[in-house]
Parts: sequence; structure tokens; C-alpha cells
Amino acid sequence: MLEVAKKVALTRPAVRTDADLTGSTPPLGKPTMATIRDVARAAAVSTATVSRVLNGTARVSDETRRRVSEAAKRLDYWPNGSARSLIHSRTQTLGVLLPDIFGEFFSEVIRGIDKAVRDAGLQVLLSSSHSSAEGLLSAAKAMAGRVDGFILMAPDLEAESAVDRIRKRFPLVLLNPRTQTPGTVSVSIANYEGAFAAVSHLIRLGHKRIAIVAGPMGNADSDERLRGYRAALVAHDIEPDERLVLTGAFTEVSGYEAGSRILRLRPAPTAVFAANDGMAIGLISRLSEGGVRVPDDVGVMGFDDIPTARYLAPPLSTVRTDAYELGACAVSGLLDVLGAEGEVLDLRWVMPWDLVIRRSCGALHGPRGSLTTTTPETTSEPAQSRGPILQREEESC
Amino acid sequence: MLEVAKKVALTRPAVRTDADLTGSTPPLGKPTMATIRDVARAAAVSTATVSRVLNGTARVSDETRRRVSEAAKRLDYWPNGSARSLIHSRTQTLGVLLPDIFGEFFSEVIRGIDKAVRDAGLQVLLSSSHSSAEGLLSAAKAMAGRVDGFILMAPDLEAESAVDRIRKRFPLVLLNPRTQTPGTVSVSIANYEGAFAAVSHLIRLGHKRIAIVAGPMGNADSDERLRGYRAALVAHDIEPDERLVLTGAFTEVSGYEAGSRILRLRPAPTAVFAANDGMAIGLISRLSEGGVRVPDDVGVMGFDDIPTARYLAPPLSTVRTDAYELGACAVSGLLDVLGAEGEVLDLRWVMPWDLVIRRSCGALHGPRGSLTTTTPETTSEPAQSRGPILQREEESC
DNA sequence: CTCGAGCATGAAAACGTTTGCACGCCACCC
DNA sequence: GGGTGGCGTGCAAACGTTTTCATGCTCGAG
Repeated sequence: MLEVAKKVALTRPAVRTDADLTGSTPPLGKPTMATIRDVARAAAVSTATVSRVLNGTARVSDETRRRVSEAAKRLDYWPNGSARSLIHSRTQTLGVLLPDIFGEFFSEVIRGIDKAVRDAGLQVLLSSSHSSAEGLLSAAKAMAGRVDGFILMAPDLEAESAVDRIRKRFPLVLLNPRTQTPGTVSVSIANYEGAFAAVSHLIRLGHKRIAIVAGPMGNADSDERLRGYRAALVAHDIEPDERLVLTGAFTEVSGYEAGSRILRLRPAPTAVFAANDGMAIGLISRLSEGGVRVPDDVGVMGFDDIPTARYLAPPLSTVRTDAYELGACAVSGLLDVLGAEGEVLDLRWVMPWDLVIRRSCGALHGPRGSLTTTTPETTSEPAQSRGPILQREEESC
Repeated sequence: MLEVAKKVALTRPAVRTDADLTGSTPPLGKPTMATIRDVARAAAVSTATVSRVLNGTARVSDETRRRVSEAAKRLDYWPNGSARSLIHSRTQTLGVLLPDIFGEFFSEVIRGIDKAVRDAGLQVLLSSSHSSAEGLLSAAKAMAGRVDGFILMAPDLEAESAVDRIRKRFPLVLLNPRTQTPGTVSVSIANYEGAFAAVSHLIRLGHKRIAIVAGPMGNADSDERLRGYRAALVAHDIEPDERLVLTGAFTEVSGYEAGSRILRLRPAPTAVFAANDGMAIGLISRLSEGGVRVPDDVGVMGFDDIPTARYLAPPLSTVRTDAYELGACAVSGLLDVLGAEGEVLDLRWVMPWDLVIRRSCGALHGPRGSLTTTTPETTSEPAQSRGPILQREEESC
């Protein structure tokens, strides 16, 4: 039984005042807008001069400048972006291709991209849900001539070939690339290291039987985090048990479902590492429903440190990776590539990361070592007048 | 003390393998790509014929078709989008201007837009963080000639003038417009009605002293929800108390901070209506820290029903408004406007909404009446094999 | 055999900009 | 008083497409 099925089923307009075609007002939107030629005519100059005035690209006499400016304003002239792009072979636009945009992680990535792009006076052409090579390729093709380069995230194995073809045509920054290709710039999250640290932390708290809710198979991020999980176990002389490896889909629901499976595991694990916070949220919810207390009965750690992580009950221990900065850095990297005239840049950035120990893993105080630990108080008490969420906006890339 | 201050402070690359300019490979990205003329030359035909073949826009002999296709493939020809836009005066692109893109609500709106746009074979030019009129206007100006129309959300009072100017130039769909302007199509959330229902529900549960954590002042959505809150009180003969009206910013932090203020209120409210789920999350977190139990000591309701709402502890009672559908409907509406040749459409859609009663408000079973209520079991148990989140994608607009 | 119809194709204009080049004008200097 | 610059401006080409129009060809009917 779906909660809100009834009303929502009819998704088309609930209220819909009728359409009417008013003959009085001139058909809005239709009157083709003023072009540079109209302005030129109105100011009694050539289009060249109008262009020069409006772009400040050459000296123009005060009198003409005045006339042109006045005419442009009177006609409400807005230059045509496509025409400019065509002439300059520069679109001032960055293409962004993502596998998905569900959840807070991607939301933050996009926010970071948007901010950085806006600061640079550019624009963003966005498209998502690309897991297949054809999908990715056709999206890129549709953007050809409208973007100067791409920010591309393609964690799915089968999309790899498309990435190669796009690389040949466009300046590119890869997000979390599966492999580092020479002559490419990429920005990555420390998937392996973060997972390794998170699981190691659980181990150091005394856990020996640790399950993982991984992401979908064939997904690069998921694979790396799984690898980190296994390596941490091995490094601490714990035999990995494949029955403790569950597969999710990076969504809350899938975490919830994994929770059901975990409840049935015998012997039960004493801790669970969820490969992202979204799944951790669903997981904790399900465990609580099953009468299993977090962290008393089972410790949980997530990955991402999405904005809501700290507000959960219990506050979620997780691997902090700044998705906002990831996006911002990708933009910065692409700008570098675009700036490097023809030179082939070979850069690989890995975003800083950190363990954030809150309550869900059961450690009130972190273990000795280099990990950042916080007491419960500092964990949930936002600093000063503004919380970390706002603060993050001020960090530069 | 910020949790993760240290490592994250240095946001620039932690690892950065050096740049090297390989002289061997031809400077990637530089070799200007094949144009339609190159294809024409290679196939020994005119550009007109190439265009005809590639677009299937006129009959071409089998032999020429073959030659052209082969040449296009061999040269890896990708048509230039800007040139096409210029000629057609159609860009196949929708501009999306949002006030912000923080949090799950906007994330879902964008996701809905992206999906609908992709299904229609179009593209999205995205820009956000527009609260001032100038900001909005300059963003729109930069998109002129690159988009066919706009999806525009401008809840801030001061941006109103910019909306008017944009309306004069472009086909437009407004999201949650402040006022309904004739000759405009808009898609709205039932802010007033939803808030009214949520607060009424709290009242029916027996609450008399109900606080609200509102959004920022001057924000259309916030204002409407506040109005609904007040109206519900009045409708049930409860005198509104201005000391119970707190202001937030639609973020988790601001909800958290409002929680601090609520803890100090005397006499304490027995219920709180948070104007969005994000603030509800922060609020509940702060209340729990203060030793106040939700829902036992104070009932809480939110607004939006973001994906994580159902997984919170306690699961959040809230007003369900489908942000994903909101975005999808906006696209559908804009397509209608673009399709209506010059005709002025005057449409106002209001999205369906619903109360989702979970646990945070304290009602195990909803009250009598037309409200959709769910028992705890159905509330948190995802339907069948796939949860509502996935299911939502299948609803058409 | 001639004529017209129909088909396949090419030439060129157009979309709205920017910019290289040339031109005319004025002031200045020997 | 005739060069010499420099300044302000216009003409026209160019960017990469699509599309209108014209043209040449083939084929069938009369």
C-alpha cells in the first residue's frame, strides 16, 4: 500500500483555469526581438560600430557611443548568444554529464559547479542519467557546438568507451574516473582510502564482524569503496566473509532493504559500513524498526557526509568528502584545461577527506591516531552563528 | 570548533601529479573538428546534400546517401549546435533559473526537469542563486539566443521586476509565482492549503500552542505557508501569538538554531510546524539534544516530504508535494507554450498535495476526515520490491 | 520526337554576430 | 602646402548550418 497514492496518482493539474487567447495584447514572445542591425539603423551607424560600443572593443567617439547606447537601451537589445558562439568558437558554456542526480551528494556537486561557473561568468548545460555508452554519447553530441568542454562523471563500466570518444573531441575533466588516462585531468574522491579508514575505525572500536552495504556492481565508486572495505579487514587480520557483502543502489530505499537482509544475518554483524549516507539513512531506519539499536547493538558508518548526516538520530559517523568542492574543483580544472592553449594537461586531483566521528558508530571519543574526532557536543552544535553548511561556501577551491 | 576544519581547509589538490606537455600526441582538442563542408568535400557533394542526408529532410539517391554517410562517419562529424540554433531560431534548450539549489527539494525539482527535458529531446541551461533583480536579469540576458524559453522560480520579492522583463521577451513558465499575472502559465505548490492542513491536523490532535519555523521573510513560499499557519489557527479559534513565529532560512542549520530558540520559549509550545523538511530535520535534532522528545513532548510537522523524511527518527509527518513532478510539469507547461504558436496561454496549475502522517506529529492514526493517514507499518514499509522513490519516476505529468 | 513531370543536386542567401581591412578626415610637423 | 599619422567609421567576410530556388537530367506519355 502506497502512502499517498490516491491524490498523487492524477498528477496532471488539479486546478486548471482555462486557456484563452487574448486577441488584444500583441502575441507575446512572438515579436522577434531587436537585432544588432535594428540598433545600427536606429542609431544611424553600422553594425560594426554597435558591436564596438557594446563590447568596448575599440575606440568610438563620445557622440556615437551615446547614440548607440541610447538606441540599444530603447530597443531593449539583447545580443544573440548563438551568433556570438558561432563567430568566436567559444560558447562560454560548460557541459555537465552526470550518471544521476538523485540525492544530496549530486545536489551538492551541482551546487558547487553552478557556483564556480557563475563566478567565472560562464554557464552550465546539464544532463544526467547516463549509464550507457550510447546515452552518454548522444548527449555529448547534442551539446557539440554549444559547450567549450565537459565535466564528466561516468562511474559505470559500460560507459567507458563513450568517455574515450568524448575525450578526443573536447577539453574534459573527469569526476572519479575509473582509471587514470594519460593526458587527462580528473578530480576524485578518495573512495578507497575513505572506506579503508572508516572500516579500520570500526575495527579499532573492537568490531570483528562488519558488514557492508555496497553500491551497484560495476560502479566505479562502489567498487573502490568495497575494495577499501576488504583491504581494511585483511590489514587487520580479519577474514572477509562474502555473506556480509550486500548490494544496494546508493538510494535510501536500497539501504532500507539491505537493512532487512542484515536483520536476518546469523550470526549478526556488530557493525555495518554503508557505501554512502543515503543508504545509511535507510539502513538505520530499518534496523531501528527491527528493534536493533544504533549504535548500541550495531555500529553504522556512512560515506559522503551529506548535509543532513549530522542531524540524524543518531548523528551519522561518516567519511567526509566535500561534494560541493568536488564540483567547484572540477570547474576550476576545466578552466585550466581551456586556458592551456593546446598543451596537454595531465592532472589528477584527489579531494581531501576526513573521518567524521559522530554517534552512529558507537565511539563517544575517537581512538588514538590522526583521525579527527569530535565529542558529542561539538558534533551537533553548529559553530558560532552560522553552521558548517554555510561556511563551506566560503572555502575556495 | 568546527569538526573537520583541519584537513579540509586546504581545499586545493592534496595529491597532484605533475603536468607534462607531451609533444608526441597532436595537441588534443585543438585540431578543429570536421565541419559540414569537410564532409561535403570528402563525399564530393554540396553541403546542402550532406545536410539533407544527415537530417533525412529530402530525398537523396541511395548512392550519394551512402557516400555521405560514410564520409560523415569517417570524419566523425558532429554538427555544430550553435549554427543550427542560429538558422532555426530554435535552440532546443530550456533555460532554468532558480533562486537556490540547496537541499533535496531543489534537487528533486531539477531531477524532474532533467528527466522531462531529456524525454522531449531537449537540453537544460541551468543557473541558480538569483535573488536580486539584476542577478536574474543578467543571467537571462546571458542565455538570450541560447534558450527557447525559461522555467523561472523567483520567490524573492525584489526579483519581481526582473520577472516582468523576462516575460516580455520569452516564453515562460513560472514556478510558485507570487501573483498570477494574466497571460502566463505557472505551476505551483499549494503552499497555503498545505500549511493550513498541516496546522489543522496538529490542532485536531489537541495542540493549542503551536509554533512555526517559517522561511525567510519576503520569500513567497514562506509567506504563503505562514499565512496558512495563521489562518488555520484563526479558523480553530486560536489566537495567533507572534512570539511563536520564528524565522529560518529553509536550511537544516536554521532549523537547528530555531530549535534553540524554541527550547527557551515559556510557556513551551506543544507542537511546531516547520515550513520545510530541511528545517524540521535540524529542529528535531536540536530538540532531542535539549532533552525534548519528539513526538512525546512536542509534535513536529514539516513541508515537502523530501525523500529522507520517512527515514528520520521519528519518521517525519509532513505535507507531501512532489518536487520531481513540479519540475516535470513545468517542462510540460513550457512545451505547451512553445507549441502554442503565438497564442497567449493563461494557465495555472497547482500540484496535488497530501498530508503524510508519520510519527513526528504524535498521531499513530490520523484523525477522521479526508486526510490520507497511514499506520506506522505502511508508513515505513516500502511497497513491494521497489520503494515509492523509484515508483515516482513512472508517474507521468 | 517533343514536351512536361519529377527527381536529384548545387548555388547562394540567410541566421546575428565580430573583425580585418580600407577609407576619409583632421591635425600636425617639416 | 603636401606628406604623415592617428582616429573614427563602414564594408564585407566569416563562423557552420539550413533552405529556397534554379538547374539539369531521366523517363514516360502523347
